[in-house]
Amino acid sequence: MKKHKDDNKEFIKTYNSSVYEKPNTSVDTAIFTVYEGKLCVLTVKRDEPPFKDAWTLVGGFIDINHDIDLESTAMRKLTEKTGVSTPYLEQFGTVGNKTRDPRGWSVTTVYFALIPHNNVKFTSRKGASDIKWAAVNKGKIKNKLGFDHAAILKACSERLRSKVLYTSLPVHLMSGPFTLGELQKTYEIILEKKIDHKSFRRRILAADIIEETHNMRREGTRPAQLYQLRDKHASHFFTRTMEGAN
Amino acid sequence: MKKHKDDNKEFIKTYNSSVYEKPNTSVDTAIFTVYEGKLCVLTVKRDEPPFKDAWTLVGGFIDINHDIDLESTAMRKLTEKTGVSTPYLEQFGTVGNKTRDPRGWSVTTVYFALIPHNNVKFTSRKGASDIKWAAVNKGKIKNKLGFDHAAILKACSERLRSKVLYTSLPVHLMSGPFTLGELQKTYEIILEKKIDHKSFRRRILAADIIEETHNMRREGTRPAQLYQLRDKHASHFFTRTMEGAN
DNA sequence: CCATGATAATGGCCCTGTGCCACTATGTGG
DNA sequence: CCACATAGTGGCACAGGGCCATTATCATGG
Repeated sequence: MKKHKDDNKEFIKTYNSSVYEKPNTSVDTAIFTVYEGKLCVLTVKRDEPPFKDAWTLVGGFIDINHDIDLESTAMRKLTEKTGVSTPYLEQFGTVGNKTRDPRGWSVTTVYFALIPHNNVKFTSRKGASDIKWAAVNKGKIKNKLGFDHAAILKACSERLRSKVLYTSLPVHLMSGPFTLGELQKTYEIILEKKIDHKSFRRRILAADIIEETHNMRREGTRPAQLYQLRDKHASHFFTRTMEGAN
Repeated sequence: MKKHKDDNKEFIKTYNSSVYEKPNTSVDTAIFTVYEGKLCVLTVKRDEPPFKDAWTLVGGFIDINHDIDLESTAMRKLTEKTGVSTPYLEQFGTVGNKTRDPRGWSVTTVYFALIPHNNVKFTSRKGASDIKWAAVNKGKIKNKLGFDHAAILKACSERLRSKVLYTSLPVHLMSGPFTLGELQKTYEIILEKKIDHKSFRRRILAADIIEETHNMRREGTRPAQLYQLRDKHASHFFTRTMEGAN
C-alpha cells in the first residue's frame, strides 16, 4: 500500500499529461419529452464551426476544471438549456472514433434524459444560435443533424423504445398528477402503437409505483382518477416484456 | 451543405487541438470466462506507476494513430493478452471523473467480453509484469484492484448476471459442442444459484438458437446430446426473465 | 328527458411461459 | 443385480398478459 502511494506521488510530479495525443472528449444528451402527442428531442443550432448552423443534440466538451464527472457535464448542459434540474438521466453509451468529428479523434458519451414538457423554460441559449424541440419519427427528425448525431439519436430512440416495453420510464415524462389514460397515451406515443387498456392498467397498478390522489380529472367525459408517483426516483422493471417485439 | 464543408476546412486549418485541457481517455475490458466451475475475470499486474504492481482489468489508452474506434482499442488489448480474436464483446458504459486516476481527469469506456477458457493462450504479456484469471465472487475478486476497477468489475458482474437472466449470453462461454447440462451449469455459475433443469431445457430449446450435432458426450453416466450454436453471432432475448429477481 | 357518443373502469376467459416435481432412460461401479 | 448419477420427459398449477365484452359517468343535442 505505502509503496503504491509513494510511486504515485513520484510519478505525478514527473508526469507530462500531454505526452500522448488525446482524443477530444464530450458529452451529448438526447433530451426527450412528449409534447402535442409527439415524441420530441431537444436540438440546438451550432453557432461555430464545425457544422456551423447545423442542428445537433445538446452537448459539449468536458470542462475538466469545473465538472467533477461525466454526469455533471451532462447535467450542466441540460440545465443550461432547459432550466430543468431534476431530469431522468441515464447513460446510453459512448461513441468514439477517428472520423466522427472533422477536428480529429473524438469520444462522446451519450446520455438520454426524459423531462416533462411544461417544466422547460428556454432561458439562456448560451453557445447556440437557436434551440427547439424536434419531433422524432422512427428515430429520425426532419432537420439534418450535425456530426453523427442522427445515428446517435436513432440508437437512443431505439433504446428508449425497447426499455419502455419493460419499464415504467414514461412516468418521468408526466408533470404533476396524471390519469392512467394519459400515461397510456405517453407509452403509445413512444412505442408508436396501441396498447390494450385493460392490460396496461393491470400492469401499471400491479407494479405499485403510483398511488391515487384525492382528485379526479374532470375534462371532457367521464372523470378519471388522478395518480402520482409514489417515489419520485423509482423506476420499475417488469418481468415480462410487452407484446410487439423489440 | 457546401457552406458547412467550407467552414469546416477553414476551421480545421486554424484549429489548435490543445487549446482546451482534455481528460485522458482509455478503454478497459472485463474479460470473463468460466473455468473450473468458477466465473473468472482476466487481471494483469501493472509494471508502471500509478498503481505499479497492482492488479487491474485489461485496458489502456486509446492510440489515436492506430485505433479506428473504441471497440478496436478494446479488441487490440484483448487479443494482445489472450490471443482470442472473436470474443463476445459488448460496451458496458463509461466512467469519467476527476478522481479515478491520480494523473487527473480521466475517462474510461468499459467493455465486457465473454470467451471460452480453453481458447486462451497467454502468449505476450506486453506492458504487464503478470497476468492471470481471478475468480469472481459476488462481483469481487480476492486481490485488490488498482484505480476504480473494483467498482467497475462489480458493476460489470451485476450487469452480466442480470443479462443472463433474460438472454442466451452464456453460449459464448462454451467452446465447441456442449451438452445442455454443461450450458446449464454455466448459467448457474454466473447466477450463483440452481436452475430447474426442465424449465431450462424448455427455455433454451424454444429459443431455437442451438441445434443438435450428430454426436453424444459419453463421459460418466448416461450419454448426453451435444449441441452447437446455429448462428455464431446470434444472441437471444427471452420475453420473460428467469425467477430470482434482478 | 332521453338517446348518443366518448372516455373511464371492470369482469372474465384463454394462452403462454415458467416453476415444480414426479417419473423414466441409460450409463457406471460395486 | 442393485445403488447411484446424470439425461431427458410428462404433466399440472400459477402468474401475467392479450383480448373482448360489459358497465359507469360525464357532455351534448334533439
